[in-house]
Amino acid sequence: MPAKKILATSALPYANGDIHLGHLVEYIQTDIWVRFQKMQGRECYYVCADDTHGTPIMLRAEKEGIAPEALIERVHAEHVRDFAGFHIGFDCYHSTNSPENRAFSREIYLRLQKAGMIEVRTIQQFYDPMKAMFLPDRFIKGECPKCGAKDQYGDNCEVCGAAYAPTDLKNPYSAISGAVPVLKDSEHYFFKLGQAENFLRQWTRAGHLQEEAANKMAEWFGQGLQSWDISRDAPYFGFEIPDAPGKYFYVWLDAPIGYMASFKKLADEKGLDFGAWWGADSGAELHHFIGKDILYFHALFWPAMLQHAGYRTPSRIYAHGFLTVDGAKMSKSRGTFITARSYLDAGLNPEWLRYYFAAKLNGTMEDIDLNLEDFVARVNSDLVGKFVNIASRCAGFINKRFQGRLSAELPPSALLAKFNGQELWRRIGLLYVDREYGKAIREIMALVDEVNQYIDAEKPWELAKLEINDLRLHQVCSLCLNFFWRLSVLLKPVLPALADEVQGFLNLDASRMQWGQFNALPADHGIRPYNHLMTRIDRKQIDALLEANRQSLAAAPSPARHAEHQQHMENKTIAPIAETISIDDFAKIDLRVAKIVNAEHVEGAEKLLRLTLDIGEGKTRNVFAGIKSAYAPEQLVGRLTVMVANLAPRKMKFGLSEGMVLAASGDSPGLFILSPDAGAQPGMRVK
RNA sequence: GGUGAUGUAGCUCAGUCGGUUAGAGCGGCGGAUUCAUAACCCGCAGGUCGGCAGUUCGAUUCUGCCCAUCACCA
Repeated sequence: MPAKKILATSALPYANGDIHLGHLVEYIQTDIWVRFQKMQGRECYYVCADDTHGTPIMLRAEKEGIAPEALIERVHAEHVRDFAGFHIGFDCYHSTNSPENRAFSREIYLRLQKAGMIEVRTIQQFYDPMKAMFLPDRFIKGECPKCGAKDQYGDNCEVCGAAYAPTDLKNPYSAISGAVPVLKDSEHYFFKLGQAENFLRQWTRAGHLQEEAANKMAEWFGQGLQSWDISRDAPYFGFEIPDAPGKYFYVWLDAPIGYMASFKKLADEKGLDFGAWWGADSGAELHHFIGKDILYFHALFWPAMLQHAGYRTPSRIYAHGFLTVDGAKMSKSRGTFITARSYLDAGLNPEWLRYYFAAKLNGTMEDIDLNLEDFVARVNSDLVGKFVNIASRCAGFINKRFQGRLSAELPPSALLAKFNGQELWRRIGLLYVDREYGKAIREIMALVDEVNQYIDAEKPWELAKLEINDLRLHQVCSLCLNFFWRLSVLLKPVLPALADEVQGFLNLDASRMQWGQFNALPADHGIRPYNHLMTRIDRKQIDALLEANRQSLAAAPSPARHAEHQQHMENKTIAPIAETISIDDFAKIDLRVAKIVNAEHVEGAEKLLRLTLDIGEGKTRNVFAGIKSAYAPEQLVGRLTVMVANLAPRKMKFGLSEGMVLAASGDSPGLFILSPDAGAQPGMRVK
């Protein structure tokens, strides 16, 4: 096996929250890949780190009344513990708030500057006068300039989908203090991404990306590459930009550099040659595992930065999809926003999850679903009922009848020939390399089935009845334990802890657990007594887990990681109460109970439903409502709700809208129309 | 709003470079068996391959539109 140098990374989790099952998809995916490489004797390292900078961390620490350094130190310890619990075998798990990262960030920036890739421009940005800080887009809220929806974020409207600049918002307010923000000038530093276009165009088509990702890139090229704003003004938790007092590197600038920093720490500890891995002429392979949400940063900014700073660029970037639970986004109210810690605390076996994820993972960016029923059934059936059961079926005979020793010879067997052939190992190995774990698991389970069929055909329990059959019994059981051993090796990237137990049970030395086991165990090999290798999942454990994770009605945070993306899930404050009005002001609004006599989809409209409302006028009204995301038309027909009856009719692309229906919404996803109590009649006034 | 992806048996997924009866595992039903954590083995049932239209001798597979789900828009 060639001693190829490989460095693998997973994206850096943001240091303001717990690791949850969505994160684990990526770490488990990477860990399986790395373990497979190591089993082949490759020189492969796996590094990662906490992503520790940015406004959300700063504000969170402030809220807790501690220094940001104290916050990230605590979270680091939690992350390390959680990852270890799931057997994620990092060679180094570092932090972006480290001396190594500071040094690389500085150096890369200076090299980019020297290469003419940095420009300084003055931009206008919203500033919170009460907090005395500039506000990131996600920290500004206000009314959508297009549809007027209240409490929308500064970048796009969740009601009508419009995208805009925060300065377009009507009645903007700071999500931090509630103050009205003011526009203020500030000098910002930009990375001139456009200058890297030629390089990026060829790089993204040179086999470094999945095809679907490369297509995505083409889309972005089509829109033109704009300069990337890499500075933030104080106060900001991060690294100050050289020769620019009060200016800090945007968290996304130093986050990927954290890969280098983490490897540097490892290299220093192990005496590895850093340059051999990261130098421009490095022959080592660099593989980044990421979520599809952060493809932009890894496939454009990152290689462009490395290229123009004189470092090597990534060999491959592997984007995976998101995790859903029971077909839906993870939800706190349903309890499916499951943290790594709660899973372990509930006494669930981490390898159950590793197996299930492996069985569902492939090399594409498609989302994968954790179906809890399926999870229980699949793990119990595949791992316990079929796989582990092989050992359980045979070990008793070996231990009771043959003093725990395997037979001197094995019977001829087509199945053994298969296990001894290179073809099997080559094919399944290729599936691991290609991250087609689902296919690998499928193949391995087919082998498991064959072994069970073999046992059934040989019927050791029949052989055991007559002493004359002892030799045959001994050989059949020995053969099956040989099968079990090979199967454990095939599954070892996915189930490392179980493989270790099998190694102990079968009394094997470490070399026997490497990839490609073509020779049988030696004659008279002694094994140890069999203990259960894995228990079954009880559905009750899953229910308890959901209960433990069930919180308030706060709905699903998105699984997005890093920096400002996170804010969406952190901010739980309600929008400020609007200015006081008189009863007369309110009386101007004529609210009526309305019966929805018909509801239908509007062709070409993404969010609208066409409602036909009856408020007892003798004719019906046509009203367009942006509630398609929350209601199917058939759910609405026949029910009562409340409408604004004296709103000026409005001409829309799809026709005239004669009023509006009222619906509640907040920061969390979800939209809820109103219903009167029983007894209300269409046309009744609401006041 | 723009772009991309996905939609195949009750569940989770394969697959079809257009072509006779569309597959697997789980679940269900029936049988067999008792070595094994009621596990394992054999068999059966189950699908208008999201909807509509088009191209074609023929479409689940190609094209268009629609519906649904998901993501991205720096």
